[in-house]
Amino acid sequence: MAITKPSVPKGTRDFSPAEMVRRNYIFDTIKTVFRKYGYQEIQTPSMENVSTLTGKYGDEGDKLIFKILNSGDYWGQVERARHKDSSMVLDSKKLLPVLSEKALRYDLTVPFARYVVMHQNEISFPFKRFQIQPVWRADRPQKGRYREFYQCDADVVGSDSLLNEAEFVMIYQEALSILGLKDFTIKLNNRKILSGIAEIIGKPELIVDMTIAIDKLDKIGMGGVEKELLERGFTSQDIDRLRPVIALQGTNEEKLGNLKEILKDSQSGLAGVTELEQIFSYLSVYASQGIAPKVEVDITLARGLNYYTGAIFEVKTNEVAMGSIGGGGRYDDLTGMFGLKGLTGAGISFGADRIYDVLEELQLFPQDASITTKVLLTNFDSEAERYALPVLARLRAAGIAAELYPSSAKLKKQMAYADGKKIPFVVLIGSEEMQTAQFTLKDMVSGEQKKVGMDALLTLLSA
RNA sequence: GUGGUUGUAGCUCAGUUGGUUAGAGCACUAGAUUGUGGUUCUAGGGGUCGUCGGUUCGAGCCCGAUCUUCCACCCCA
Repeated sequence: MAITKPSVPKGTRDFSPAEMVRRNYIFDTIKTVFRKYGYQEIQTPSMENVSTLTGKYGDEGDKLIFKILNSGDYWGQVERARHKDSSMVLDSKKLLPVLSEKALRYDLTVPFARYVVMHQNEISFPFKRFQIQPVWRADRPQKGRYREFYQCDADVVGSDSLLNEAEFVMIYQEALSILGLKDFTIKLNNRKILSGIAEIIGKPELIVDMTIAIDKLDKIGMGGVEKELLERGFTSQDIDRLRPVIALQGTNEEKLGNLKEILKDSQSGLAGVTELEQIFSYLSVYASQGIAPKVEVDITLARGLNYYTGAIFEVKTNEVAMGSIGGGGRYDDLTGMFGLKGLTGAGISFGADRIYDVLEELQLFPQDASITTKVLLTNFDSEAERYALPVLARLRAAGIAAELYPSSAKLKKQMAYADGKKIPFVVLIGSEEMQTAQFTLKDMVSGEQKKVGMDALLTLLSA
């Protein structure tokens, strides 16, 4: 076999030990918070049937799904399909179901919906689940955007209470604070407010175009938004009515008050405002317990998939230029597409890879997170090796991460190994130590060493 | 998918208008030091210059394609 230059596919990465320590720190933190709020973990397969995924993310989304080529004689399958229907046109769209019946999951929400429908008889509702797994998108990579990345999702199905939304805010607040982020904003909007706005300007059918345009306010400014609105079928009269709504300023109370006025003729718009008020009302009770999440009503927030029907969340860090580090919302009928009607759901997602990049840039990873092995036992010769083995076992039994150097290499090499792996302690075991049953314990940071017995060794290393 | 950008040692990068045998720092290995790492000194290994093709007497350098990197757009975590 020819030697090939090693490489990984575009947009994918290896995670080396130091990175995994940090990644797990993020995952563990998020998991702990999820569990604390009553969410249970599940996993679903990396691949789903193509039919499960297609049509759930819009046309753009469908293009970004990684399809898996069928095994075996896939071309023969094409030939047979054409034999059956000689009028079959060989274009990509027709060929796809013949060539590929599996695809890599694109997000965690749709597989979760499939899971809920398949397991509905085992699940007691409301069902709160979290899921931390990679997802794949055939997007073009750029800053903070990968083709394989991890999502950390928490969703609840079967409960329409806005308490869930309030708890999502708290989960964001708590997890990101523990991770050391100081300045981030949890943005909140409601799909019903957006449709209310589209209603009052008389273009309810253009709600998607409207939201896509105003979502870009941050980036392209009011002028850019107006230009895009014109391109998307709005008149300048429409824009005149829209402008004050988009430009709403002030506190959340003021914004909601203004929206109530603006949306007074839209039933759904008012419902959206009421929902947000209810969420804030729940949050104010939490806040009285000392945790005050920074939440901001932002009606330009239109993020997200077509299936959001109520609240919409997005989290942005203000400390680093980075896209959103989390998002979510409520979807009233997610499982409907799999035949289970009337089940409402709501969920949020943390973008772990982006959070990693943010923590890295802000140097917020804990220093000791890189320590893996706590102590290395040196290996002088076969006699010392045998002597060290029970010591090793006792250290490990005491819960101390310990290793014995696996061969009697030069001490210099063993020390260099400990140094390279940032092992903070080395225990030297030579003839003298074996005779006196006193180990030489070296602190690799200070360089000091002292003689200690087994019990003292355990005590010192347990600290 | 559109536009731009990048690729030379394990890593970060030099490399003149195209001209002999492609360099540096760091890292790595060995020795100085037979019971001591992180500092120092000495020596050493390591490159099909992303890949394929073209122009040329001659290509790391010029041209084309392709892959990759990063950036913007679309969209999104």
